[in-house]
Amino acid sequence: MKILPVDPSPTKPSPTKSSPGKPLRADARRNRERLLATARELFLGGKLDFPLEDIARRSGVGVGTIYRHFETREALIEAVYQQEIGTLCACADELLGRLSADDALAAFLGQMIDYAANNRGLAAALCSIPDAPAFTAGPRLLMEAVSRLMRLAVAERRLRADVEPGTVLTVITSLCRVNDDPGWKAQAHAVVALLLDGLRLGVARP
Amino acid sequence: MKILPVDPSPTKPSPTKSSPGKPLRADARRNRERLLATARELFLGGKLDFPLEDIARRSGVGVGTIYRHFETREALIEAVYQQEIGTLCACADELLGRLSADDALAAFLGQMIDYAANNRGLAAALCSIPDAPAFTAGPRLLMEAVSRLMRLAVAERRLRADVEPGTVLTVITSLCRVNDDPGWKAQAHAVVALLLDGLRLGVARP
Amino acid sequence: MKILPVDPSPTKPSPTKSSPGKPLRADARRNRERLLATARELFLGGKLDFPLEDIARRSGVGVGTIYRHFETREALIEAVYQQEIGTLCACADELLGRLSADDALAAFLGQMIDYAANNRGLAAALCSIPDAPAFTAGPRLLMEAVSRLMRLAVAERRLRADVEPGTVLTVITSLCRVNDDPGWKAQAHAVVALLLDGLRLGVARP
Amino acid sequence: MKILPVDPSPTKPSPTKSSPGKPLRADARRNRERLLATARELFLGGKLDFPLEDIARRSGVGVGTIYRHFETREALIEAVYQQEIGTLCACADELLGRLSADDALAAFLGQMIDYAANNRGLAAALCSIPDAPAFTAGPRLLMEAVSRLMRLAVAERRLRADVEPGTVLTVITSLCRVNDDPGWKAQAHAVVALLLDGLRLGVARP
DNA sequence: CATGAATGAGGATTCATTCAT
DNA sequence: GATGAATGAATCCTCATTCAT
Repeated sequence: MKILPVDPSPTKPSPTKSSPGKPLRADARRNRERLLATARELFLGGKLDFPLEDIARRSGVGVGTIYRHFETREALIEAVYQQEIGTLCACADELLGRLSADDALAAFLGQMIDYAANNRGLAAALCSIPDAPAFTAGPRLLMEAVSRLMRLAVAERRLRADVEPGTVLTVITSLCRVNDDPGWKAQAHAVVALLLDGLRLGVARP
Repeated sequence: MKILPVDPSPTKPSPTKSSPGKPLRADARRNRERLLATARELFLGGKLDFPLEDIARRSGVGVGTIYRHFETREALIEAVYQQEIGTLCACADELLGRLSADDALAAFLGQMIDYAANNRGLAAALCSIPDAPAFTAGPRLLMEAVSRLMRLAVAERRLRADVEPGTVLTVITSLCRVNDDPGWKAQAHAVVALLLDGLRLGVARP
Repeated sequence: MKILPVDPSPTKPSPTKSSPGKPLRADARRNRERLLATARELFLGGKLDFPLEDIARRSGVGVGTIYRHFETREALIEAVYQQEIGTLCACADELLGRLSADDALAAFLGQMIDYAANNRGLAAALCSIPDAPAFTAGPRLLMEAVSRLMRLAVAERRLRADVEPGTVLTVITSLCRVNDDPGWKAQAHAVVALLLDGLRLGVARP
Repeated sequence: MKILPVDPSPTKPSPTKSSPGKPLRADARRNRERLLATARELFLGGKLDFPLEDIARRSGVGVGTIYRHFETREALIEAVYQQEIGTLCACADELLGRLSADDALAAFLGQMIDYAANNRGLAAALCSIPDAPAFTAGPRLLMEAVSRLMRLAVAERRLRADVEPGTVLTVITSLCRVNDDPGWKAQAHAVVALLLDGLRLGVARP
């Protein structure tokens, strides 16, 4: 997931797949990036099951090239997934830098919603590859971000202490799978508001 | 969706597909029911894309029979879907008969969770067929049930009046798609509790 | 083949299939006739491969009924075929009654063309079931009609004696398979004229 | 169509399908040619509706390979068709080089018959795919050849001027569809003779 | 006799994946 | 490294035919 709509210009060498290898030849690197971009684009529509050959053609490479970069179809999907989650989480720190912890939390959750709203199909699509072990890294990242925000907000006495981050994250990620529907964005923000009402509830009480 | 795990004993002639036709021959009817049951069973695992041939074999019929009863694969899925939703919604009235409106709401939402917990894959699977026009009947039923419960609870001054039923339903149905995870059931109930905290919040205020 | 466009009112009990049986119950007979009519109608479009179920439904009967009347799909097609050929040949005599033999021949050939033009698809379709032994009765009938006409015309010194009826019939039946094309009818009549030019040629010579 | 029985030795890179692409890899090219050859062979029997799998197996390739080379079954058939027609027409010029125009015409028509006789099923089969727009190129070629021959023969005062090439071509191509029958070849040549009698008729007249 | 449900073989088609070039 | 041809399993779907009702 990524907060801002579509920003297909990654500055880093896409740390996803080729774990150990040398830093890829220039053209190889370019191909890899193109494939990711193409896949992302296609997934935006909400479907994941594109013939690899389509992805290859639209990237201007042969199918073989996909396999050189991604052991399997899943691996490609996962790479897109990681990239999106990464971008999304990256902004948690920035938010903490300029807001109180609870507002940062609210903002962060709001951004997740916005992301999902702006990348409808993609978010939904990515969510639909549930528990393949490979995909756990993504959720973990999210969990860490939300946990940190909540911990700080509790420390600042802005939040009930008796609610687990997992509960909150569950709501949000679940929401993001259902983002097919005109009124979704508003509805989802309403949910977040309601949720925060609940979260701040105990705090307000004497 | 159905509240209690698996109750494959339909009393009525399965009003799903053969809209106008005569009341199906005995064997035909049995086959149809078997197909639905088999499909339900398979879907429990969370996947919907079984070879129709599997469904047929496990039902002890030929593929052709599926096509006779369900014009398309979607139609079969939808039939299962309708059946489940129907059973689930049926209990809303019963709850209202013995609980205050807000507790009935809480119970109803809780039952949805329990259902999804007991039928893991099925709930998730069914939820993932989003907006095909044919599937709108199901969501509508749910929406009506939740709306009614909330309206009554508001009338009884047990609930904030400024929250739309759609918001609540969105949370619950979204939740039900993510029910893959050991701790899910507890987590989901926690979400419902948190949600109700938020919903009753305003009522306490003068 | 049938000379006049569409005349679905056969007076005789359709002598095609039920060789020995008693004269069919009234409803059974009606069903049989309906099936033939429906098939004929469908074949008009030029295709023969309709699901028997379609033919049944459009005739208002069940598939089983087709099988009661026609042992196999081929048998049904053949029945239509025979019926058409029969009707077409029936008029040879009538022509001889009022024309000289060579003009009767010309008229007969012309009528075959007209028939094929008026029943485009049907003629082409029927022709495309070539040599199944069952279908030989039809061609034989045609051959006899043409032979007789030519024999008489030769006897009347209106036709060369050195051309076999088979040669003429070959031209005409071949023509009838290609009747897909706007200008076909005119073209086919031109062929017949040219053919007759050739046939009468020798006669003119001293 | 091809004049001499079976001559599966194409000198040119089979210009049929891959319109613009690069000149096919060696193995790909070989497969393509094999598929055409196999199809041709099978079609000789007069049927066109072979399981693609058969064609593939007999060519020693997988089904997928057919789909790579021919988008659809029709495309494969058409490719065979074009190849045959091409070979047949190629000899019209040669005939004109050594015969008077009317004899060249007679020879050309005779060769069509011979071709059809030697490739029974194939000719008939190919003829039975009538008007699909893709197939118009073939007939056009034939028409041009016949037109040219007739035009020249008329110019040489060897042929009536009032007969359209289309009429002649109609006879011949129609004939070629019915070439199932022991005596066909003789019969067909008789037709051609009769036809030419008619065609030369007017010329003899003062 | 008629009906229409069930069967199941038959054939089409797609695509992930491998591998020769 | 890249390419794209080949493979073939996996599925879908259709329909002639049989047979219980």
